[in-house]
Amino acid sequence: MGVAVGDSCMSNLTFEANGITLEQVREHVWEIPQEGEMRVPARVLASESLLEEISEDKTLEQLKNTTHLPGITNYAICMPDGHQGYGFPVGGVGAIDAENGCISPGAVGYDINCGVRMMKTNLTYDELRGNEAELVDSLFANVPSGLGGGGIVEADIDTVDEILARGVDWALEHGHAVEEDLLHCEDEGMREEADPSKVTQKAKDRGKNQIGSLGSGNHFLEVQRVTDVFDDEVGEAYGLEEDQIVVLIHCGSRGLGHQTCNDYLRKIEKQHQGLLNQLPDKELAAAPAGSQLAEDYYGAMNAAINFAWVNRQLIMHRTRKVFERVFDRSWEEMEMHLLYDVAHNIAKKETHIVDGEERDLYVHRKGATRAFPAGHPDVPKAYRDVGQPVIIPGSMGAGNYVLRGGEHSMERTFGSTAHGAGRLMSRTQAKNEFWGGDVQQQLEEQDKIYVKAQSGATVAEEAPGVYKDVDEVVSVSDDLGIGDKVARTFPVCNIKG
DNA sequence: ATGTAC
Repeated sequence: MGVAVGDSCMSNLTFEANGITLEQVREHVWEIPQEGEMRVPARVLASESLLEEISEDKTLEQLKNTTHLPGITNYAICMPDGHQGYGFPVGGVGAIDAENGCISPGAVGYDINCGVRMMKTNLTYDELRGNEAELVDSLFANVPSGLGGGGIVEADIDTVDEILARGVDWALEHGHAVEEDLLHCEDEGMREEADPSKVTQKAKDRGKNQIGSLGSGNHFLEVQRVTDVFDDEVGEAYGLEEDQIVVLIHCGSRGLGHQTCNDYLRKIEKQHQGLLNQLPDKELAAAPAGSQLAEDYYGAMNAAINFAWVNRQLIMHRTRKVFERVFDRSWEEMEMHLLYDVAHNIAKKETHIVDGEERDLYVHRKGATRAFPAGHPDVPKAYRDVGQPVIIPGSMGAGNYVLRGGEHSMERTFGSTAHGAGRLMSRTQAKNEFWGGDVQQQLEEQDKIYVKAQSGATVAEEAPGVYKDVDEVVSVSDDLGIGDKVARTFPVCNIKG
């Protein structure tokens, strides 16, 4: 348990937990000063109560460890929703020199391009009321979910290769997308650096029958209603208004991404032991920039990114068909347009200004969202004047946020913000505290939220009570000017693995 | 997150 100590002067405030001391730099910014083998300081962006929660697992220790990675720039960052992960915290951002540094699979995460996309509709909550049960059943019946195989598309290895190389462009050619879907996705749904030949046969085999499937764990498809629009101008640019129905899809690259992460961790551990021995945790295994394995992993990771985008695209397009049947109207009539798709687990070569100089960095965002501000050339044209949409799922009982990239994101967080509410307890602990059936019943009776899942255990693991307060996470982002509040949504129907 | 374990 951490304890904040200090006098009334804010600049002297410190926070101590597990032998790690953080100094408050300003409100919501805490720093672990550089010492020993640390190459740079580390920063936690959090309110005091979120920092208390963050300090209860190994997050701070892991964050400190990441500052040992060669080429890490300015400081390692932990977002307000941070928690312990494999080697590198979930909610972590590490910007690492792409010429003299390294790339680390653990700093991307096992679920490569786990992310979310939001699709709009022109339906109102009043129009939907009474149809919740039919809608949730129909979504559950038509969108594959749960562990193991079974997707919207079954592919052979050649088709998997095409998906890995072309991303959503493949979906467009095969009738699972329309042109505008590409324009509203990060990188237009395709990473050109993808190299399918660097993805192992085993990973492709795992992926070929999972194309268009939610998976399990915290992945879900949720029908939501917009309850608040905080910024009218940006809300209008995004096409969001109160009482509107939207759909949020949260999933990743399934077994293919998981296998890819695993394959490269093992290869890197073997081939780059020298670097591994310099690091405080084997889970941070990294390939030196410029090495063959760094290039290979980058090509394979980008291919897995494309796979995840196709996955979300197929699920979204299938959702349009489900709405067509339930509401007896065409999806075009219901204006079911993609707002945006954001990646939560990714490393990308980006150019950032560091000490007045342009630098090429591998920006590792693991459980963190790109949040580019207005005017940035990588923000799609439709949103260039207001900033990139950032989509932050909370828990299935709390609601979700749409933010826009804030004007301080480039200088403070390498263009990043938080990605969700963040877990408060382990899955095992969650199952001891909650029973899936109770959670489901309570959500329906008290909040009119219709949940349908493959397994009651998953509902328990994802109970609203196992998550941090998403409102507080978002208020830290908003306060720091890295991601500004635009709208809030509340669940109506939720399907999950 | 994940053919819920190497």
